Amino acid sequence: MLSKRQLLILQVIIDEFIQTAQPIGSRAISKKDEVTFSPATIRNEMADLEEMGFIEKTHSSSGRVPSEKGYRFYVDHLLSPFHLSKTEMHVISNTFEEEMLEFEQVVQKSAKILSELTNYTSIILGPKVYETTLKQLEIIQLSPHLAVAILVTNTGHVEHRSFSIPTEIEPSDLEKLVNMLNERLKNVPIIHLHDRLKKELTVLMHKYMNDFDLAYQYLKAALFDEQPVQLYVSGITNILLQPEFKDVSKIHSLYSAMEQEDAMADMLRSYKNGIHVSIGQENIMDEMQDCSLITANYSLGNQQLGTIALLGPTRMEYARVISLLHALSNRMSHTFHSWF
Amino acid sequence: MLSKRQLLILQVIIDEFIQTAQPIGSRAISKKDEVTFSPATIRNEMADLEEMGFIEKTHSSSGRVPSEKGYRFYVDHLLSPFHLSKTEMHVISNTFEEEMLEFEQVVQKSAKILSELTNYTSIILGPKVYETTLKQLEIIQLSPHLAVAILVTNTGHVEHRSFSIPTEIEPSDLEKLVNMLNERLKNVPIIHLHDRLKKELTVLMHKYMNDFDLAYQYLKAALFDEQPVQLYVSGITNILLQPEFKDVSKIHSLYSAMEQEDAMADMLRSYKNGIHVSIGQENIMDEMQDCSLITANYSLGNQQLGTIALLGPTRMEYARVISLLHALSNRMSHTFHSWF
DNA sequence: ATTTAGCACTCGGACGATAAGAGTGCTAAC
DNA sequence: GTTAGCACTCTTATCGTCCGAGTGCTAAAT
Repeated sequence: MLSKRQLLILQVIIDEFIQTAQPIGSRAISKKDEVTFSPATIRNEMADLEEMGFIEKTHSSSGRVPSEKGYRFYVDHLLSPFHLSKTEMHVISNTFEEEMLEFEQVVQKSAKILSELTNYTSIILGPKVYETTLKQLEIIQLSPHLAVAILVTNTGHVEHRSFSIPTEIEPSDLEKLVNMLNERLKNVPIIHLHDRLKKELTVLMHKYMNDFDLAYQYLKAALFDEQPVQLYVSGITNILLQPEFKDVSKIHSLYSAMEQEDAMADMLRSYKNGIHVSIGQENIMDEMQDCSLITANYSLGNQQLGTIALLGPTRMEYARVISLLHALSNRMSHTFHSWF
Repeated sequence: MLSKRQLLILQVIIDEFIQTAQPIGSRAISKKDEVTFSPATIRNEMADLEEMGFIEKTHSSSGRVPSEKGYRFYVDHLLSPFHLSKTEMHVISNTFEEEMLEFEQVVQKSAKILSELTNYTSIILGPKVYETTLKQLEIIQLSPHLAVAILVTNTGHVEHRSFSIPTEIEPSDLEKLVNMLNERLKNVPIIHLHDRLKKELTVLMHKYMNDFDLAYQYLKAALFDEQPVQLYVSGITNILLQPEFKDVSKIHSLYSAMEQEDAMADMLRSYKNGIHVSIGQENIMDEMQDCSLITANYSLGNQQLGTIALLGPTRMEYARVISLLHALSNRMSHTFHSWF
């Protein structure tokens, strides 16, 4: 167990290191107002803290630097509640007071705010559409053999996909098909759409259309194949400003990782229910071992829609970032809620 | 005027420097098979080439490095026609043999091919929709006060935008409006859509709708306000592999510039008709003064749709990149042509 | 029994000297 | 006109030295 004095010293070391990125020595600690004891005492305590693994030396006679275990302890036990500044609250409020009517717009702006306020990199996983319901289906023929299928959800989300019309299918059939599907599939949750589509088609199509299987295959492809993940990244260049990334090879490996959108999306999806902090090696992705990732979720009612995250060095302003993510995810959820 | 020998030496210097990124000395040049004269002779010629500004020293006793003027001359006069390797042609062919039905898909894959084959960063300006014509307009009501407007062009391009329905407008009016607009605006070029919309509305709306101005304002906003530019960037991390970018501050300024999507798009738009090479200071954007940008256009018939570009260090494989851009822009144009 | 002052010790970073190597320009010979 | 030879220049790497920041330990002070 850590003594009160050790807690204080650990806190000072981490707070200070987060600001300066420089190893902290006993003398510097003793100069802090809240610290009343001498450098020698502090050195003794630091030796203990090091033995327990909370802090490290960069070389045998250097000041101390927080270890990952130290950050973990700091995040779990030492975070003082952080109050956002007036400016920060204003930036958020002003942005959300503009009229926004689309998910994408809200998400994009949120990413921007986050990266601008923190100088870290923000990553937001766009809302998944699978909990929404079908509002309307359209198939618009562009040329004899080309058509575009459009799917609109109750949330105003629009997906579209071009597909080639098999020669066996008549344009008039196509129209009939769409009308029937709209009648029968309206308000069906998108997540059930695939099954329902198959079912409805089985029951109905034989009499109207020559080639059921083909129509099904094409519609299925048009509507359900590999919807691209939506990842909104803002402020990637902020990483370059951090002194821990003065090494180009580190930048390269991190940026390469971020180019893998699918892996990133999977990772973000895995963080559910509230705020998560992954420090250094705790991160799932190897390339992020020098970083911390803080995530929060935004939702519509009880349904979690997506994840917002901030990526920075392990030496991160945890308190402020957590408050910001909290405020912003609430604000996003609130906005979405107000639409329905 | 440059002598034959000077041309040869200049060519060897640039070719070699493009490979190695190291200053080239007289001895290295003399070892090349095509060079038959001694280092001393070469040194004399190099002194002349330097005086004329085609090459430079990095310090008083270093080998020579091409100047921007040197690269310019090289690109204008010394480029030997470059034949793409079998592998390169295969990569392109294989990609384009997959069924692709949407502009976006073609453009995205092209960007990927380019960056992968060259190890530079590819930037593609998505096709502008303004030369296409309206295929269909849809307005789908989501809730009493919210609707989404969808615009489909003859090329299968889909734009959509949510908007709030002014309380003065009845849902039935909305439907009438869409029907009428579809009747009257079908096949109108998108570029004229705005004017035509205004005209048609002026003539027709008064009798059907209470509030013409309001409807017009909303529709206009829904359909024409700030369509986001579409910029497809691939292989940004490739830049990090270039030895000229071992300095983080250079990376930062370049990446920051690339985050300005609007400025980038404007720049790319300004290159029309064939292949353009901007070397170092010739670049419009200050942040690209250490880079070269090579652009080509892709088209549909006679209509140029967009620009594909490669960004790399001034020490770029110009011949190969130009051939690749040529091949790829043709291939893209061809694919688009085959759709219509 | 803590806490602190004092002190020897360690290590990194900055500085300077030195040596090696690559490359040049110039001169004189071919 | 071309080339060999050579003195000179500049970069880079390596090594020794010095300084300062910071530590750990011991002994004195509280």
